[in-house]
Amino acid sequence: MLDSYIEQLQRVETLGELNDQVVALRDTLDVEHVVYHSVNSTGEQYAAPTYAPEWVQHYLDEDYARIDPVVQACYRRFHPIDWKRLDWTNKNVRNFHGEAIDSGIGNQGFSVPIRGPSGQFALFTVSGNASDDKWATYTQEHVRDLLLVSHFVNQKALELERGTDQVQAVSLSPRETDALTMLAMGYNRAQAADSLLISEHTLRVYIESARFKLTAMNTTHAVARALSQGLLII
Amino acid sequence: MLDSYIEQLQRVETLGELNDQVVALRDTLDVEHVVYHSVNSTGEQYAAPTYAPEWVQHYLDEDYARIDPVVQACYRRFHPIDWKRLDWTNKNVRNFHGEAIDSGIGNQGFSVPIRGPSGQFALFTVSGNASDDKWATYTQEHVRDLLLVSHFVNQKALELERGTDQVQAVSLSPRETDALTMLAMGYNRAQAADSLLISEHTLRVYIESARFKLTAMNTTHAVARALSQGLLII
DNA sequence: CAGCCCCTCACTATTTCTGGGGAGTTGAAA
DNA sequence: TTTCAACTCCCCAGAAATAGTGAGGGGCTG
Repeated sequence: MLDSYIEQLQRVETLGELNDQVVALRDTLDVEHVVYHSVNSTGEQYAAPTYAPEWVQHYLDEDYARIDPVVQACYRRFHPIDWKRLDWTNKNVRNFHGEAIDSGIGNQGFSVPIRGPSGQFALFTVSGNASDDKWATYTQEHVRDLLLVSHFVNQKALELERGTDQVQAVSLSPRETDALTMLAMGYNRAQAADSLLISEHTLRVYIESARFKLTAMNTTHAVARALSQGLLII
Repeated sequence: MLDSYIEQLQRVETLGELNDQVVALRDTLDVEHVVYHSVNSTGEQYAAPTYAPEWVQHYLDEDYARIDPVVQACYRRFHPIDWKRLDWTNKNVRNFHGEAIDSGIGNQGFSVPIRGPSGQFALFTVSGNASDDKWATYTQEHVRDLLLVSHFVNQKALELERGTDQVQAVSLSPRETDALTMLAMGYNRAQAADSLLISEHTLRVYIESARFKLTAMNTTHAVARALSQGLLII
């Protein structure tokens, strides 16, 4: 069943079709909502066709990704997580949670973090209404299916978005990488130059050219971009 | 078969056991070599128990990850890749390839990129000797198995390495997060303060306190730490 | 209700970074 | 063989960040 779904997914050619496929997943996976949510650096992309449009808009307007415990937790985790295991005690979060429930997203949820090249980050979520026991059983039985589906949905989304699942990453030269790495480790220019056994002037040239390549406005920005594109190993 | 393997994997409690399980995979997956290769932030971690130890050492000594087309391609891709589809024409690469073949890694290979929190990056590879046709059939039939196995092996590795698959982070206040986020987006202090509708003085206080919490030596360092702890979503 | 953290604002001297220049060598690719 | 990218070094003036210390109000929590 899931196999044939994935076959079908592979043949999708537009974002609209992908949306339809995500809707179709609702039946395949036997849940109430299926959401693909790419928290991208360039721009947010949502495929939450089964949520109320008002809720999605409200979520975006309020920039709820910043407080949503699901997003926060998935950002720090490798493995999928059940919403029950998150901390909803904070006041803002409780408020958010209340609104979410009111919008009919369901009392149970399960989210899969997905990461791609250049710091791409997305969530694949299923949610619905069920007892804790039933939900626990369901998730336990379907983790692998959800992992696979999330992978292929994300791959398709990437493919449709940029024509391929491969990114043309900015390539920094070894020395540029070294320079930014030192700065990311907290060294100032003098210390960094010392560590790399070059003059501070030279170091500056690397920082400048890295900044240029990364179209960064300043050093901090350059380091941030390099980090979030996975260019630095610190 | 794979299901029971994954069950077994979940019970692994030491890196040695994990190594054994990776070896066991060779039979489960019916290939010659199985490699888990984490290009980690803190340090490289290898589980290549079926490769010749000399080759592994040589690879590390020569820092071959820098030119290995498999690593490079996986770094830019989301989906697994067959080694055949890579570009081996570069002079250094051809040399590297020759050495690899001589070390008995096999003429065919298939690698799965895996990404985790904080820029963690790993490869899960199977390789062996087969005709192009057979290998193509094999990989096509086993992509999903390989995806799942790579996920669970990596999860286990993360768990064993740091006790959990979750990055535990210091908690920044909302305003501190805002401040660092603005800086990470390339704004200077004046612009950031403007955006947040506070005085530059106030902004500085946030940056300072965030710097203290993150035990960072300067702003760039603070932003870097916050980013790599998944505190900022930009 | 006291303690703690968060939010907001202020001053000053010193250090560091930025953004313009320019120039020579090496090694690899076209 | 030329071309190009990477690596190395240098100057300077103006802009920005840092370290130090300060204060007052708001809100949650034990």
